[in-house]
This record gives sequence, structure tokens and C-alpha cells, in this order.
Amino acid sequence: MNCNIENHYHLFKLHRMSTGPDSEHLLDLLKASGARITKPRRVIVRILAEKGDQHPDAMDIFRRAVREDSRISLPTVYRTLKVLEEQGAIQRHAFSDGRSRYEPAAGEHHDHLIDMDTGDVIEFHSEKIEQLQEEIARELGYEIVHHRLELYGRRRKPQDTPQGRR
Amino acid sequence: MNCNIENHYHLFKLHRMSTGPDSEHLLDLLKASGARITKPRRVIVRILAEKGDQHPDAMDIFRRAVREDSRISLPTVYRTLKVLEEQGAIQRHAFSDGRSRYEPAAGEHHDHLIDMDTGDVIEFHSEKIEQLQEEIARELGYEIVHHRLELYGRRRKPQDTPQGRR
DNA sequence: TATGCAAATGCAAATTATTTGCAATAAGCC
DNA sequence: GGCTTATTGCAAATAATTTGCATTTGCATA
Repeated sequence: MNCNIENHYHLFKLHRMSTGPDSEHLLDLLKASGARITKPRRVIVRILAEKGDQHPDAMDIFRRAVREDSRISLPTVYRTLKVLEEQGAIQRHAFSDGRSRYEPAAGEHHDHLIDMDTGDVIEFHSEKIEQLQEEIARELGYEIVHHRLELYGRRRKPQDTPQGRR
Repeated sequence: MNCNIENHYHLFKLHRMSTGPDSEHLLDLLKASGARITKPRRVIVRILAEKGDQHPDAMDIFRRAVREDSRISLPTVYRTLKVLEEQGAIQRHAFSDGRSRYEPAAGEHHDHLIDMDTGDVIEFHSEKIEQLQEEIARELGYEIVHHRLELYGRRRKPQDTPQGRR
């Protein structure tokens, strides 16, 4: 990312993708809901809290989990993800590919910009857009419970690039 | 919808959900791409162009198609939807439930407000939000190819209503 | 209008993502 | 440490969507 976060603070805020709650917090949420803290859950939660490679799908998580404890099963991954989601500890996203991707519910809401070439996901947050959404919903007689904003795009070529791609 | 479209034209535009292109137009797009106009395709396209009950999933379309021609098969529905999508004639949406829902690509892009209680989908379009999105993407070095904005909400109770309705 | 051939269809079976039944296991309270 | 019950792993079930293949059909051409 070659842009400076200071330069557009007035327009939106870049989200540090490593901001997610740590595993301790996720475990606390689980415990608070009356769930038992099992070995597989510890592993899965640790993976979710890991920085880097965010927005994994269930299979991604399973593959990593197996490396830490070869006895973990896919159904357990799904079941754990479901519990965490119900607890509001993580969020499930349905991007345009078939499967669901998960991410620890960041303290603050954010939106996504998906790089169509690389699949990279950039998180951002725009207070102005949120406000407009609220206004629109209010005019329509609605109260927003949550929303989803995804931009799908491609890196812009520096303006002097000779042959236009895309 | 109890709000007057004139009252908020400055903020956003309500989309008439019956605005989709008629079957003729969809067939033209198909033809233009070199595809053959078959009987099943005629039926499917007619269903897509129908007003009312928008955003059907593949099975919805299949069920209606069978009523018009009992020999149509589900795979054909999927194949036709794929062709239409590739032609840009319809759009596929992955809301939060497992399956894909389709809608004729309206001339103009629009976003969705989903009523969490009834499942109703209201379409709207906000030029301001679009502009902000463009700006954000530009600052991040991206060119937006398409985007998706979905608001999930519930009807606001009129402030004086005694017991919550709906 | 008849003819040929590739594109499209229907069927059955394959995939992919996710869920469930059930007996075995293991948290966490006593 | 023992008991109760949530959780697990496995295998099998679902659900949505796709694919292989033999058959049919649109449509360009004769």
C-alpha cells in the first residue's frame, strides 16, 4: 500500500488488519456463553486471532489447525465457528466465491476493498459513508442493524503507463 | 413504503423494482453473444424479466420454469443463468443465506436494503455514496470495477406506537 | 424447405461446502 | 478422582451447483 494513512484521514480510515482481538478475548467470550474450552477450540481460536492472511475460510482454518493438532476434524471447525459467530466473536462473510470466510469481529466496523487480481482484502472505514447509509435507511423508515460494503477493484496503473491494460 | 420519493431525491433515488429490461432485451444480449435462442432460454428469460418477487434463486426460477415447460431441467437453469451473467445481462448476488440470487441487471446500478424481518429487498441508489467510494478507492490506488452495498435493518417503530408492530 | 453440425439439453452422477447422527471422549463441577 | 453432559471424530447426509455424455435442436446454408 503506497498511500499514507495521514493523507486521507478526513475521508476514511485504513484498518490495521492485525487489530483483531487476541485469543484470550475470544476464549473469554466462549466461556461467558457457557461453552467449554476444549483443546480444539483453543487451537481454532488461536488461528483466528493470528495476524496475516485474514479472512480464511473453514478449510483454511482446518488445514492450519491440523498442523497444530492432527486429531482436529472439519466438523469441529465448523461447529466452533458457528458458536463463535453466535457469540458475536467473529463475523462470517459471503464474498462472491462459494464459501464463507471468517474474521474476528474487530472492535470497530469496517468495510472491504477486494483486489480482483490478487484476492487481497484491504479494510477501511468511512464515517461519511456510514452516515449517509443511516440517513437513507431512516428516510426509508428503517433502522440499520448491520451492513456490508465491498468494493471490487484493480490497482490503478500509474497514469503514464503506455499500453492500457484491464 | 410510506415515504415520498420526492422528499429525498437529494439524498438517494428509490429504484422501481419493476424497471428491469424486458425479455426481448435479454434475448438480444444472448443473441449478440452468439448464443442460441432455445425454448428453455426463452422461458427462463421471461421469468427473469417478470415483475414482482425479484431476486429469485435458481430453484425459484426452475420451479416457475417447469410450470411453463415441464421438460426444463435444473442444470439448464444454472447454465442459462451463467451465460446471462457472463453477458452482463443479469447479476448474481450472494446474500447471507447459502444460495445465489439473481436479478436482471438494471440499467443503473443500485444497492440493497434488506428487511431483516420480512426478507423484503428495497433497492436504492446514492450518488454521494458512489462518489465517496470512488474517492476512497482512488486514494488506495484502486479503480473500482463493481461494488456491493447492503444494509440490513428493521422497520423503525413510529415513535408513538404503543406495542411494537410488524 | 431440407440438411448438417455445433451448441444446448436432460439425465444421472460428481463436486463442493456444510451439517448431522451417534458412540466415544473429555471439560469442569462435586 | 468420579460424574454428568457438552464436545468430539467419524461416516454419512444435505444442499447448492456443476459436469459427462448421449440425444435433441437451433439455425446457417444449400
